[in-house]
Amino acid sequence: MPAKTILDYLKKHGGRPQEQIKSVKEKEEHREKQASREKIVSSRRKPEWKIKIWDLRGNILVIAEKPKAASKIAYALSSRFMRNRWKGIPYYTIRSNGANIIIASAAGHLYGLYTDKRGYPIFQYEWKPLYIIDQTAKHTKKFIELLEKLSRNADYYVNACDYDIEGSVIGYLIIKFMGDPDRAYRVKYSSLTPAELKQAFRELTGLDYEMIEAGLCRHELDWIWGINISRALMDAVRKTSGKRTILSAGRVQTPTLKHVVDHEIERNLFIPLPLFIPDVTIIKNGEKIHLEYISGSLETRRKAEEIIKSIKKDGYLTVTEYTEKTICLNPPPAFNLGDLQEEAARIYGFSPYKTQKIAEKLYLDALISYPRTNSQKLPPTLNYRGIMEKLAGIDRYGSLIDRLLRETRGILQPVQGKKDDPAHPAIYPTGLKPGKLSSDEWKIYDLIVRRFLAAFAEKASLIQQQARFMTREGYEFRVSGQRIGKLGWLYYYYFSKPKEKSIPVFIKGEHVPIKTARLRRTYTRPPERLTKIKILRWMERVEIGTEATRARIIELLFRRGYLEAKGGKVNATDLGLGIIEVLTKYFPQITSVEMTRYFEAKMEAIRYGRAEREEVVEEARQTIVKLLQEFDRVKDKIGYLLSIRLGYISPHRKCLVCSREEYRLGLCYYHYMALEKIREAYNEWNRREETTFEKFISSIKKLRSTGKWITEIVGNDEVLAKL
DNA sequence: GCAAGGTC
Repeated sequence: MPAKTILDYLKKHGGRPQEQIKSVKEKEEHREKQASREKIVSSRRKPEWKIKIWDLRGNILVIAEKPKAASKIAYALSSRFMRNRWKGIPYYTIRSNGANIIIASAAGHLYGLYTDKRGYPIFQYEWKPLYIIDQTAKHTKKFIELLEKLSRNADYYVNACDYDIEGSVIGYLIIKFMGDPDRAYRVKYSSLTPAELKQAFRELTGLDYEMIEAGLCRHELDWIWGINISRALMDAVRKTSGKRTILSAGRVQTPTLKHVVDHEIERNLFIPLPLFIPDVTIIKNGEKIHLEYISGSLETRRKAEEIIKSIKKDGYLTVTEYTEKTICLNPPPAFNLGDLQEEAARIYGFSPYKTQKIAEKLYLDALISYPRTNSQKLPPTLNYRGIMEKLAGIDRYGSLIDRLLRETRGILQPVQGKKDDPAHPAIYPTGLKPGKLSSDEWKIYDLIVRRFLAAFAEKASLIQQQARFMTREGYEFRVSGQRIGKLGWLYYYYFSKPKEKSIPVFIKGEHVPIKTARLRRTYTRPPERLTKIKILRWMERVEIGTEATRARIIELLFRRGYLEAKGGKVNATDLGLGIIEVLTKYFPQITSVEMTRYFEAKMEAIRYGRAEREEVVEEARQTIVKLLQEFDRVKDKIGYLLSIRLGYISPHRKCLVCSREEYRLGLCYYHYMALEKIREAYNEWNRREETTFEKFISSIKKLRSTGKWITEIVGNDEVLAKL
């Protein structure tokens, strides 16, 4: 029989062709197979139905999401597995009476959405191997080839990818293109520990079509929104300027860009307002001590002057309270990726992307557990003592671990954080001795080890002192200090050690002489400048993107020229501002984090049978078509604006202050807004401290915290005359 | 070439 016919037959019926089944035993097995196939079909309606992998006969192909997972599954299922390699890619085989279990893996997504059509609107796409679509995904070719080879002889397939929506899609597409979904099962596990895996493989179900459909839908929605809007933007620029430039928009990147742009606008339009602080120093034990006014600062000069006068009249302050209290500092939980990225940025100034890259390398070297996790919890099944003993073999940690084992008396119970992750635990060191690491790699590894150790250590304590003072007229002041009581976990993770500063002991009722009492003028502060890690933390907070993609998407915004960095601080560029102007007007949906919420709601509806993928995609298609029609009507205008921001053309009428196009009064949109802001701010400034307009202008001109666009306006006499 | 999502 020619191979193709056999393949067709297998696809249709499963198992091997009838004539090849000879022995009675084999015939029985064949019947069993047929029976379990019936069960799969019925399992689509009855998801509670379960089968053990050990009840299957013939060749069973188990597909993991990544090589590491495949290895763990092999270990968990049998102590007598065989490790094989094909073109360098490992796979495992287990023989057990009548069954041949083959465990192989994908490497994340092996397929992606693709179209060969140009232009927009575009809604024709299909799944294609990633190595064909994407030059940087060449490594996926070998994985596909091996899975293809193994699929040919498979009687059954088990999708053993991570138990989440993407895992369901990854496994499904492999089985769909290489095997047969009707002879496929799903295994569901939430950690890769042997005990859990063993149990999970005794509870196979049919394919989880609801999850698969939800996942496919997410891919399609992201594709049609992202590709269509990106193409529309690029086309507008090309039509106006003749230049081909890569522009893009997407469900995650665009709200992230908007967040930075909003922040940029707020900072650039910031006008500092005066604040008045009664600045008081006292003398105690010959030491000069600076006191803080209880409510920080005052808005008006008059009130502040009144307080100063009252203090000076008294000449002393009365101590109303002196307290010393011990604050308990709990150890921090082991890292999830975001926490690691934050600490690496705080301590070493690493970008989130750099930290992630290093963590991924450490993971591939088997030095740490899976880093793309949101979990702050360590699994109770982990052999903590074993890991510690191995870590003790690394020079720099030997004495640290001796101390920890002594302090804990060998009782190793880590603190657990609140955040969890369905597929992976918090990041921990495996204990394997590092080979040659670069100094940056050591820094990340060291953070992970120390944070892991700290999770087992004792609480630390902080002794906080506070003294409160009052004038005769009832104005209150205070001063505080702190020192470390017990070092506890801070010994292991010393990066969190608080600054120590002591104050003398005061006695209630005591009169303390005033050394100086002056009025100090300060100004309100602009919002802090953004950094990459702050952007990433914001993405986490509003729940867009994933552990694997957030840092990457931030870097993408830089590559597109939407953002730029100076000394670690992030700014939106003119192009970034322009993209957000255009998208807010013509595709407002994609600029909001609500789009992710909407996708999630639709995906949930699909998972619970309340919606179908096709109708959800169709609805999005209609929305996008309509928006694109609107866009096309003003395409020239948009192309004009973006081409100016890209520096491809100069505007017909330029802003008096910058190179952007005029909006009103000879100013661009942003400088016009600055003009309006200056008008408003003068009224408030005058309320706080009576002043002339000229004085106000010369003050904000000198202040460094004054926003860029404001400074540009007040620095331009011609424009200033308009006020 | 364009998204977001996996992982090498």
